[in-house]
Amino acid sequence: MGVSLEDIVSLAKRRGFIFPSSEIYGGLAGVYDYGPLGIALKHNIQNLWWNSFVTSRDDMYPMDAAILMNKKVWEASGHATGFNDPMVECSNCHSRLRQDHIDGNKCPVCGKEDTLGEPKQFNMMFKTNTGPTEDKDSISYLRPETAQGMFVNFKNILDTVQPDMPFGLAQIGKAFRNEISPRDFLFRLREMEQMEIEYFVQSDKWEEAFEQWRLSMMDFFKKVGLPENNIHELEVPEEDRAHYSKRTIDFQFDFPFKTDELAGLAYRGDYDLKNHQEASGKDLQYRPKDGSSPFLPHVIEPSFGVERLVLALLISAYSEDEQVGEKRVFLKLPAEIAPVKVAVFPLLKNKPELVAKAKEVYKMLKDEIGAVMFDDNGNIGKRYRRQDEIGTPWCLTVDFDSLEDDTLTLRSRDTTQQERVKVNEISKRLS
RNA sequence: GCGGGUGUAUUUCAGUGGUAGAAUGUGACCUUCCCAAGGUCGAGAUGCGGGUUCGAUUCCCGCCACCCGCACCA
Repeated sequence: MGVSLEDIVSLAKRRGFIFPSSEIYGGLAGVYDYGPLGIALKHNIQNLWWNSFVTSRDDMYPMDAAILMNKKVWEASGHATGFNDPMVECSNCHSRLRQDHIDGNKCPVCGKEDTLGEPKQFNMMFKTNTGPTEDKDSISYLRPETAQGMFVNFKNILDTVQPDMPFGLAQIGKAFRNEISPRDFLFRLREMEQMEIEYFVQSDKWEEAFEQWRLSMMDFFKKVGLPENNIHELEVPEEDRAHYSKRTIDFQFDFPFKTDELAGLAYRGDYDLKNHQEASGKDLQYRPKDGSSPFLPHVIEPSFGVERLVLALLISAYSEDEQVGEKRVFLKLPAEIAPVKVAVFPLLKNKPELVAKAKEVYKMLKDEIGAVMFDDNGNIGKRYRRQDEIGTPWCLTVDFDSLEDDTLTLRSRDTTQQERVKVNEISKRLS
């Protein structure tokens, strides 16, 4: 029996991973806040991504574009129109349909005539106003994707870092979509974070680059701790692809509620650069250093949703152990992304010498590792269970022998097995 | 956004037209020589706003949030 979404939501709340936004006022649909453990988990995922795709490569350039941009960006990209579909609703069958999909006054779902209401504007982009006046000219949008921030900086990057082809831009940042109906916890959100790459290639090299990125993405899923057999590559058929894309792969994950997109890999051609070149009147061509003809690069776009990764990880890590006694719930997170790497306890709370020694070890590890927790609450079993539930891979217990021979008990989250380790060998043992 | 359901403590749940209880978690103290032991004391809730009523957590209305379907997902 797999884990239910409710188990995850409840654990996330109870242990301080994820809270509904502004919960004391009743929350806000499609928006969630990260608590101490949640933000640690999220940062660890982001750092792993950043290290995998940016710092460990020499063809990647990081950047961070602002959320607010000139609205012409969205006119050129097609979002201003594509995100603005007039919709009508049938008063008979309650279907809601795009007006441009309807022919005449007949409802295409139930077939009744004259049941369609007045068209209503649906805009997926959040609007705001820049400057003190609120009029048409002051409208700005919260970006619905981070990608455009990279395309509109393409010229700046060419001019300042003179990259060799092929090269990529990478960015982690918030994006906002005014979803009609946010659903399924962190799956469909109105405010979310994306990790995106725009990888620029010569037009005849796109297939090769696409394949390399496909493999790199699979590698990343593995590294971050998602089981391979819960991830499925879906070749998006032509009729479902954006018209400019010759190929798109959705990486789908088996969520408890449905199997759906976790990340995407799209070939965008030169659609974006071409649009921005035309709309801005600026020359966005790449000029090869060997003096050959300038050209507009084509783009491969690997795109990850941070919250979907967080959710997929919590689901994958959630484990139950039915051994002796009560069932044990633990999060089998890879040590690299677990919010707490190691917890330190005195075996007994009322023995000052044990507590002092445990605090000493805690301080030492805190300096070295950082993600360390000290706990002397209740009894040793409770502390193990508590750490299990937040995914801490290791616990260290100071007992009376520790005072004599400077060894500690190292206990594993996954096996509950224990071994003795010397204090000065702990950090070696944990890495 | 539509239809249906739900909303009581951190969580999981009881319950009542006369201002609420459990389990669990949690804080303090005691106890405890390795897997949620035990004891004492403590903090902690009726989503928000109206209405009906002498009195509403309970009934009605609106809003908000969540769940299930539908639609949407560039």
